[in-house]
Amino acid sequence: MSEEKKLMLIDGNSMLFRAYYATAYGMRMSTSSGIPTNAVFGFANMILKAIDMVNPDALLVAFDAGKHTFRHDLYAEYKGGRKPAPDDLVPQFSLARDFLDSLHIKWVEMPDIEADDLIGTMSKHSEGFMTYILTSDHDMLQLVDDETSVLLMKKGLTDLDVMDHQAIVEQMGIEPLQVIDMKGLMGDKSDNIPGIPGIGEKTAVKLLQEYGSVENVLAHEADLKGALQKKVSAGKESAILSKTLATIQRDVQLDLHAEDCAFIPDYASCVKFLETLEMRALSRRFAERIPQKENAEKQEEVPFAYYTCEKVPEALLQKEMAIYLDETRDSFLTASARGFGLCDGSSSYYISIENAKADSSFLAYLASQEPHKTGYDVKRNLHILQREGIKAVFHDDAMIMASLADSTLTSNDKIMERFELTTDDTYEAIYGKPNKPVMVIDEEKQKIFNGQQALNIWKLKELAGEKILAYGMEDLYRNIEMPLTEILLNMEKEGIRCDIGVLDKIAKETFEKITAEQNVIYELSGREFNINSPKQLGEVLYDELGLPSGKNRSTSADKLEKLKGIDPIIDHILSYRKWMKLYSTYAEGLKKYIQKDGRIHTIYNQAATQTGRLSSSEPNLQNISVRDEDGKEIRKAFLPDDGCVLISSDYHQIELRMLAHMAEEDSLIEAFNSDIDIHTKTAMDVFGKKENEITPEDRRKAKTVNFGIVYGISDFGLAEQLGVSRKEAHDFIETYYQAYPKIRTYMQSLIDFCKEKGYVETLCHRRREIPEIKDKNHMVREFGKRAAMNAPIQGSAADLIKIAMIHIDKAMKEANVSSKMILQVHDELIFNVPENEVEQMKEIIEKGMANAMELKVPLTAECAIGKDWYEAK
DNA sequence: GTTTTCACG
DNA sequence: ACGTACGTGAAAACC
Repeated sequence: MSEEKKLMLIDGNSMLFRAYYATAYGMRMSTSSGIPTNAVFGFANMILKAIDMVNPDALLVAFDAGKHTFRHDLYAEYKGGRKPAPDDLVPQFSLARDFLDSLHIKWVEMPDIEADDLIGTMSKHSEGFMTYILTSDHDMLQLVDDETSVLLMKKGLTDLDVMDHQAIVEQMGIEPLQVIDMKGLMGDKSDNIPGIPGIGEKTAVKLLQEYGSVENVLAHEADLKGALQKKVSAGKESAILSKTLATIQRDVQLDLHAEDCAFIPDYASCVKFLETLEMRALSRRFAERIPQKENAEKQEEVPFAYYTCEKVPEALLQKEMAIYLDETRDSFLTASARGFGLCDGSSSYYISIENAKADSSFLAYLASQEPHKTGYDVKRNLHILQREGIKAVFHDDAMIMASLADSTLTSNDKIMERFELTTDDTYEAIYGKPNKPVMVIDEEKQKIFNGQQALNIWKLKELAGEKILAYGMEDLYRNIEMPLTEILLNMEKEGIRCDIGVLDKIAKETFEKITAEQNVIYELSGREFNINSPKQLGEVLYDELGLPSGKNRSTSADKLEKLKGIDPIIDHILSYRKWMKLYSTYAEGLKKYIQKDGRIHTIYNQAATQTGRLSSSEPNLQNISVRDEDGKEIRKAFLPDDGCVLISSDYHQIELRMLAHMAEEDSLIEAFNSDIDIHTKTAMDVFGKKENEITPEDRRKAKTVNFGIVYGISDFGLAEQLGVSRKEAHDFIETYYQAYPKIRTYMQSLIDFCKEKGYVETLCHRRREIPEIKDKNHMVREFGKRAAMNAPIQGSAADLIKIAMIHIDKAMKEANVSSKMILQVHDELIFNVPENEVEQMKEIIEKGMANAMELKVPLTAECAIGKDWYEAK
């Protein structure tokens, strides 16, 4: 049996009026806040009934735009003319549309065009579909043909007649198209169509059976008898006009086809919607239809199907899909695609990259905005697909959704575990290890694995998406993180020019320093050993040279600093370490990442941190030396393009400003507004001195205190950092809190909030779960408190610069500059700027950064310009 | 694979 | 009694 696809068209206004009058008299339905819902209730019932009857593949509801006027209702109590919709129906017009949206049913309205004309047009352009029109308007019967029937609502809510060609001929004695001639002759009171006065249904049918059409009746006026002839003669013009009025327009400019209206109901979201309207009973009826996936037994009843295909089925290309890119998992620079796993929620398909490239309709699907596609690590996918010459547009990134839903999910494994997603086989079981690929790929396993990955993405989108909505993070996700993905992609593609000659030179010089220090250390210690080994170094320092140590025998720089005066070897070890770091991580390390284009393309990971910051890797360009003068030389290797300069702009004390704003600490806000040096100000308040009495040492201490505050201060930590006693550190903190009392109460409120709710959030509602705050281990709990104090500050600053990046990107596009944003270092943005765009870009950057958020403190950002990154800092 | 160290904000 | 500042990534050593 050939399954013909079915399209259902619903006359929205007609159904709403019907629903309103069918329920208005019987019951008064409204929410507790007084929003009337009776029409929506009836409307939803009718649609449910019609869906069950027809089981459509595609569904569209048409509305009359704006004019909520009365037309074809049998319950109408008016006599001609149009009367406005009743007051308690009006608000339900938009509720009905919201209801359709929640169920994922497409609806349409056009200014000055009536619903019946939209339906007439759609039914004309629906080749390959059987069309069913749901309405209570008899006029619609004119649209009936061999592929089109009308489901005509009778009295009540769900009672309807199926009117096909045969039924019309039998019941009315005329052809469907003659319905308009009927109206021409007999008119329609409820529609204000006059017809010919005195001619009713009986006469009209008789005339049409004899003459066929209004025009032919008028042409044979002379053949008519007596009274009838007089009526017809008097009503000629009215008859012609009436026929015109009754004729449905079927050539509206409507760029919509049945294929665009695929009916894929989302009963779960509809249930949520109905519950907001307090329609409990109805919501239960919809809830029964939610596919049960939690229940494992039921899941087995409807087996999930996996297919391999050479061409993606057309039907699939009408739907939203989760897309898993099967790729080689190399470094993102070399990774290549093997194929795609595709999932529409009920089955999965695997298509090889070769077949995908030959499938033009699939390629078109990938490249189009709609239907929406969900990917996983979209930015990486886009890098790989671009190398394959494939364009793709993803609407959602399940990885980012998951990391927003739960900030502890900073790796693929954690995400899979948290949402209980699995695959039968591991990636390695199918493809082998990266350097040891399997010789023969088991195609059955490959199909299942990639299909399951696609299904996992589908599930992840559903599960994480619910959380994002529930947590109020939709704006953060849709308007910050998703736009940012594209900006980061372009920054990564652009990269930054890097001069290997400079790195070579530094490597050479640094190596000499290392050798020299090494020899001195061997000399001073009396033997040769691996200085890089903390274990061996510890033995030399603490056992052989007898230097005092803490109990863990740490050889870290801050511990060694304290031993500086005791033995000259310490200075040489610190120096050796510095040069070694410079040599291996930076000079030699960075060389490995310079591509054929002479540039370094770092990767920004958008889902790596607990606080919302980005991280940078392969290589990490967010930790290039700057504090140490010798280390800073590395920056001379980072260059602008020819004819360009680098512009670097960073926020000043962004986290302290954020803290002042969020804690609403007036004296701190005032300090920032008056542009005084904030560490000097803190020193004045904490040490009780005047500005001119503050020594550099005082300022340094105050600076450390300020950092401590932002990190979630503890007296022990501050003491450690300042090299003072715990008591002294405690006193500093106490004095600080007395000078800035709102900081104390704000920090306490964060801890209390976190203890109660288990999380804290940023200005943009980015959320960090902190389960540690309830841990029974004291140390872990204390960590939880510090994290609870730090995350909103660090995270809000991260939100801020992300917004700034989006604003600046937009402004650059509008200004059509050829400058590029190329790096982000938490509070700093770096641009490659042609010399003739410098002034223009300075303004765009400074404005974009300063105006990214409206805070109680000014956000100052200063541009520095240079012919390399050293100069621009 | 985990630990230690150190570069950055 | 506990024994730490917040957030990252890379390299080297170690097991």
